[in-house]
Amino acid sequence: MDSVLRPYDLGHTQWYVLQLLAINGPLNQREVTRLLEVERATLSTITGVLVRKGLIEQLADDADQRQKVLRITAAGTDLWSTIPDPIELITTVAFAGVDPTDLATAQRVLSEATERLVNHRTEIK
Amino acid sequence: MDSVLRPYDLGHTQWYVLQLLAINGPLNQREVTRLLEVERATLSTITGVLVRKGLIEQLADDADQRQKVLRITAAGTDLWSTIPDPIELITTVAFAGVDPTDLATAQRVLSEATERLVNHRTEIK
DNA sequence: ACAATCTTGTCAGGTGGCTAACAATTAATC
DNA sequence: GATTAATTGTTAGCCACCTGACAAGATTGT
Repeated sequence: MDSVLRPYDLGHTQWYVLQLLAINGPLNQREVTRLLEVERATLSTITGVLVRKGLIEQLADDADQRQKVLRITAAGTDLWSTIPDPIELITTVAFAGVDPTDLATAQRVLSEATERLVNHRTEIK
Repeated sequence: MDSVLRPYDLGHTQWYVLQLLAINGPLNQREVTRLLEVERATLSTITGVLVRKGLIEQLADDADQRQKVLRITAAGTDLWSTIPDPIELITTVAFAGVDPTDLATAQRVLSEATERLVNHRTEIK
């Protein structure tokens, strides 16, 4: 994934943020952390990088002075339109010719496993 | 995994290195990078941390002066014996009660997928 | 034997993840 | 209405991963 993105000088999480803003429109950082499941601090550094590169803007929210709204810039949409979808690419390579039933089984096993792990974590907290 | 290891002040890769040295005995760094599939540079910083903590030693190899042999110290084996196996813990939580056939299918699908991805990477190189 | 090449480990610099602590602002409570 | 709580984003400090460049030592070619 990173190797696909490297020519564009983007890390994979930077790509995810760009995707969100390109498709869903402006969002405040709190929303983005919820959707991408990363910590506020992590997103803070990533937005810093994207702002520095001029791909997104960070605007104050009038309703709540604590919050900042992220919006993709013209340069950002430009870049976005030229980048191939790395997820698409990976899944086609990885799962080409796999029996659909087996693939479904694998997905079920894994999603159940993650669910159990999440439950376990919240329990012991 | 990291949450299990945090009380012992160990990162997960530090744990893997310790495991290797505790079970397989002394190894040079090249071997460790091969077995753990990490870059030389990555291992270099990790061995630095473990040496600083006094858990492993870094000795010059007489046969080849470039190489350095890693060996677990007494303090290292001590710590090792007190740490619970985080992998064991995770797999039992994650896959408890899963149908063995389904689990086998999932494993097969995933190992084939990684194989395809590895092949793809070496092809385009 | 000597030069060119390969290998091993380290360092510098970058990405991305976390926790903990902080300032600013908003929401709750009394 | 004033004090206390909670929320939002930033910063600092850590771990782990990578690439690229380097020095030192080992191999290979001629």
